[in-house]
Amino acid sequence: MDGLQGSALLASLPSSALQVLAGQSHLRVFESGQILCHQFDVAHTVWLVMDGWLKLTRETLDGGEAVWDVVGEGTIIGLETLLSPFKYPTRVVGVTQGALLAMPHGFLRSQLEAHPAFAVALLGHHVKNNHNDRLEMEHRSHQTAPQRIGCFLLRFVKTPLDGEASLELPFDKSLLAALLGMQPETFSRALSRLKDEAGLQLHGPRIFISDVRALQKYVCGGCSGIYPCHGK
Amino acid sequence: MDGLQGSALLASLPSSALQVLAGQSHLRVFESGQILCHQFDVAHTVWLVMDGWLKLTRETLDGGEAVWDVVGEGTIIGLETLLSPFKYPTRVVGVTQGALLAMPHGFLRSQLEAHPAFAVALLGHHVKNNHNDRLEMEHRSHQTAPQRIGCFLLRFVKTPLDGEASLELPFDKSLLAALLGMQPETFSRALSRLKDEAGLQLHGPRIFISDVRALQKYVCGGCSGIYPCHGK
DNA sequence: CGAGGTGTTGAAAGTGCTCAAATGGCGTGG
DNA sequence: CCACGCCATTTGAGCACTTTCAACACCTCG
Repeated sequence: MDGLQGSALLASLPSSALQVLAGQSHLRVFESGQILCHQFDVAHTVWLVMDGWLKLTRETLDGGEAVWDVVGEGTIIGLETLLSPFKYPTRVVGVTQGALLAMPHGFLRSQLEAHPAFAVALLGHHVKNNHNDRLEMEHRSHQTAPQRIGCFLLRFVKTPLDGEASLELPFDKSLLAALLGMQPETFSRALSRLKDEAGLQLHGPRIFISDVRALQKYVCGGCSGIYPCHGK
Repeated sequence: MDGLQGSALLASLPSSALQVLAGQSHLRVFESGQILCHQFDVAHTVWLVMDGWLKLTRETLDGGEAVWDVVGEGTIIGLETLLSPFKYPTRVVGVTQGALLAMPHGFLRSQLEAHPAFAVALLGHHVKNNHNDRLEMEHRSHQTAPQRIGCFLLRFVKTPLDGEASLELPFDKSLLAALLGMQPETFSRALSRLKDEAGLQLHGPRIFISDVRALQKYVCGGCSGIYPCHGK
């Protein structure tokens, strides 16, 4: 029940429904590298990430792997499986160890019909996702690699307008590179260019931003979003 | 009323509601180049495109224009404005002349709460959009320019599995280039490379594909979608 | 200490972009 | 009917960025 309340989406359900949902859900622990489901698997649960990170990937015809997303605590995975064709669109793989709450499909689907507010909340969630995807697409064509990395970093800064900030990358740089649509080598070079040109300090996965505004200025020049442009 | 029935989304409304909706809607004609709304305008209607083409664009901070989408007959514009913050996320501009049906905001919003099936239909629509956006994003990093153009052409072929097909680009090549995230010059060169390598014949905006399967093979190698990968 | 995974660096090639100029279609006005 | 100008498109040349392939450094773990 504790975790359920934290989710803005589930908050649109009446608390009686939340109670039932909590009773029918169960915790599932996952390890780094563990495959939680395959692309096209029929879903029987929807997952709320409680801890750790997971990657959502697709296999390409030539055997490669395309990273569609990397998600962490608070994210709900598999909402689209509530609707036809009820299948996971991606493989889901742990990239750290962690835990998620498996919520039963059937109950959520019944709530979708029963409570318009729930459906509307989900709709709003997907509308926002759509918007962010479009923004991301714009970024891919208008931003350079260092800018894309900087944009990602800015989304991790908690107190956006402060002069300085520090953060720690929660997963591998090579995975991050794939998420941002670039090669690991490009990522490495772009990050060090960002260091030189926007005043960053790098210590492995730990990054210190000495001037958030300067970074923002470096990053957001050709972008149509309002900083911080990816609202959550 | 005629146009309303054609839309799968609106079909989820009971016919009584459709009747009311039809009564409250009105036709609006637009010209090429005409600006129908600005980014961040508060919306009072949602539009169903009856005829012609429109582009959805965002202004970038440096004064440039980012094309988010180009849409034609049957597309509904501004669904996201049914939810907070009730504003168009893009400017909407005619790229041909045409007409659209302006449907009142208030009524649609009331239906959203009244008919779960309507909300669920919208949800499904956005889920599909999300999926297509992800696919498009994957394309941007895994496909070359000629492949991206080929992929776009394949989506225009009506009878996908035939040996040959012909089609006509419904709007400017330079706009198409922007939609696909490339420069007009790159588009031009990429298209002529596609001509050479995948057996196309070009006559201005008219394109003849002599072997759809060959084109498909040329295009879809590194992609994770199932052809035709952008389901509508 | 050695092995494997992760990240960095170097050099060369590929791809798309920028700037600039040429081509071609089309409508207007002579 | 032809000349002109406008616009979209194409073509050319050089450049910037990203990728690729390869080698190396670093760290952790056995």
